[in-house]
Amino acid sequence: MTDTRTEILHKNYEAIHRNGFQGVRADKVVAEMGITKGALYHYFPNKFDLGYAILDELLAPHYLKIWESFERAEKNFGVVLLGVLESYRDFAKTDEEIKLGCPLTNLTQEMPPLDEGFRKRLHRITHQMQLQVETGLKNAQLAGEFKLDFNPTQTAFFYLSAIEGGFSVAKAMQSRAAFEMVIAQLKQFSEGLKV
Amino acid sequence: MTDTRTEILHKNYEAIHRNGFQGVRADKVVAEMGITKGALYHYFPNKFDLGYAILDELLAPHYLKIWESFERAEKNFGVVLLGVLESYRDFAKTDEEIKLGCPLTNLTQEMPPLDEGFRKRLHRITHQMQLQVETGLKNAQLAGEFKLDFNPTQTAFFYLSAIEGGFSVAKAMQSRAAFEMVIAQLKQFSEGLKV
DNA sequence: ATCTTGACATACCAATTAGTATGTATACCT
DNA sequence: AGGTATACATACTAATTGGTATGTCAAGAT
Repeated sequence: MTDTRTEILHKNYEAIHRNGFQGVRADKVVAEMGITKGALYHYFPNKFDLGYAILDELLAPHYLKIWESFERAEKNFGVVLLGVLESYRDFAKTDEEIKLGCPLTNLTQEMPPLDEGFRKRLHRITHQMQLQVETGLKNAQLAGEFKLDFNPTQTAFFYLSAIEGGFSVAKAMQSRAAFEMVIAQLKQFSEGLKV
Repeated sequence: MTDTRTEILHKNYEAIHRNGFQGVRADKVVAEMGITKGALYHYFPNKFDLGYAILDELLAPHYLKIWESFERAEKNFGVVLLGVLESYRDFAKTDEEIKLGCPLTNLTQEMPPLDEGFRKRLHRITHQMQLQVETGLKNAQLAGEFKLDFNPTQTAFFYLSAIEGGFSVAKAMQSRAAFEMVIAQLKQFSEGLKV
């Protein structure tokens, strides 16, 4: 049995993923957990700080781990890149997950105009991911494994956009097939980067 | 001076774009408009039906118009396609617009898990756009202007994903430059489709 | 001239919601 | 043993919010 604070984080993360941050009702989440608001407000001063903790302790580590292997690879960049894309496929393996979309994208649409704390954190996570991809692409170029005729910065943005957009379109279409088409297309695109 | 109903639609559209559907406060919107809730509930039975009207009467026509020219083109598909992408660039010309993101993407993240009416409408709009792109690509292939070695369905999903994702990443980064990189990359990608 | 209908305004309500004030039990320290 | 900090539970509140019931006024129909 995990500790209460961690459980509060996870359950509220799920509620946010399902209803959006504005749609989360603290009362309902604690009721479902079988605890009370006393516990919630014991660990978190308010709803926004709870949201920040979810970003800092759950989402940021999760997303930054995804591209880590590509960024730190020393050879076989092509293989590692395809592996990362494959892991995105696995990430949304159930229909349920496709219908809920990407947690990071969801929050990115909802929160930045409403709250500075969310805005800064979502900016940082996205920026760091972009740097990870960019670094990986540059290393692959330096290693002579990828062509030099593309701009790694631009291409990094393109990867992230296509993937996030893939989640979004798949969510709109309620179709995992749509997401997989985008991943397949990105794999093909990736082949074109190789020397 | 436009009629009240139309004005209610537009003002609430802006409020949704800024705060999300769940974040819209009917009281505030009508107060800013200088009208009262009497007018609002005279024209719309409830908040959700107001949202549906915004989708049906404002968003759907707007988005379906974008790819219309590509779908209906009879020659110079490459030029028309680049024109569409260019129009997306123009669509988000101010920093303000970039920071608010794409209205369709925003709603696609927020509403489908919460409401069936939104889900159906967002599905239909996205599906129709995808068909438009797909049809345009097929026609370009039939006309002998685009290569035959790509799958139009898959590529259509890829276009929509990259564009929607571009809005999303640009919103996260609060940077129009990010969006323009994605558009630039898509233009380059489009060149590769030509025979 | 009166009657109806459409287009709103005013006043009000019931439910919800984030947050607080207070109580209490247990573990730990001295 | 007695004090203290931690980890919650209980009960309550103030504000908000979507929605309603009712009133009013002007324009067109009869």
